[in-house]
Amino acid sequence: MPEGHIIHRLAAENATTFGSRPVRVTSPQGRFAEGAALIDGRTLDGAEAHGKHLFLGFGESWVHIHLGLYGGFTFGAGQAPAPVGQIRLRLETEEAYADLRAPNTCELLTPGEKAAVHRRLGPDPLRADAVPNEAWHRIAASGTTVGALLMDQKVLAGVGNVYRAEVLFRLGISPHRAGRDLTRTEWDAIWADLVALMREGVGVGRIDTVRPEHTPEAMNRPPRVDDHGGEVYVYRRADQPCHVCGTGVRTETMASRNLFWCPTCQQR
DNA sequence: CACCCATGGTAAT
DNA sequence: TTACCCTGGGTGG
Repeated sequence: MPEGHIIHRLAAENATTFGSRPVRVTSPQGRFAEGAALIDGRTLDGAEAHGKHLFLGFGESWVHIHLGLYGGFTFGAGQAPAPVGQIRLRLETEEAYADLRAPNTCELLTPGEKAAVHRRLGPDPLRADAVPNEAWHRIAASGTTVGALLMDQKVLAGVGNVYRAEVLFRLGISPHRAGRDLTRTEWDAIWADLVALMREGVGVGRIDTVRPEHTPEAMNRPPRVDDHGGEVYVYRRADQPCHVCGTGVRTETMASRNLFWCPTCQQR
């Protein structure tokens, strides 16, 4: 259940585990059998992420993976055990293996088809080649709410429901503001904060957004109880008191997902 | 143990 | 707008 930071971690882990050596590629479940057979035994020579999309390069062939809501990778050391359950894709060497389960997408693409995927994605705060102005131009021209725009992968790639809620809270911006009403300064702050938050997310493997002065220790309050992420301000905290002002956190559906915000702290 | 819901996205209606 | 993909943790009976 990933946002972009997890996909970038997976790209790095696949490169480290399987890069520059021949890889046995199979589809124990069978739904990727045809694609797996075409690259089985070839060398993994590239792994990259763009937003929530993962690409594994075997020569001119790219495995394009999107985990969706349920998908996940499991890595293991040593010889791979007999497949259990539905494994769409298995990568293995003598030393390690990885199993992909329940992805939204697992397909083989040509370089041209891969380029088409990149073209329909907006700039990714985690990619060095990101051009944030491309997102700004869309946002500044849009009457859609900023809460919906941040979730639109054509506008910005890699941000999901947690980062959307948390970055808007951190900047005190109401999710109901229209994109065209954002100032350039506000947008620059959103982008900069996403870059910082998501880079940290890649490093620690979870989403922590609470500033040091608002940590449970600093605020003398209990930490969040569920493990859906790290320590956050508003995500999945409906009706609970805002960590900063105490107002009840509000929730509503926006862009088909549950949005969370503090009506007191986010009035701009 | 049944049921609900979820850090996502597409295709059908 | 709804169905679906098809996993897994949390919750309630």
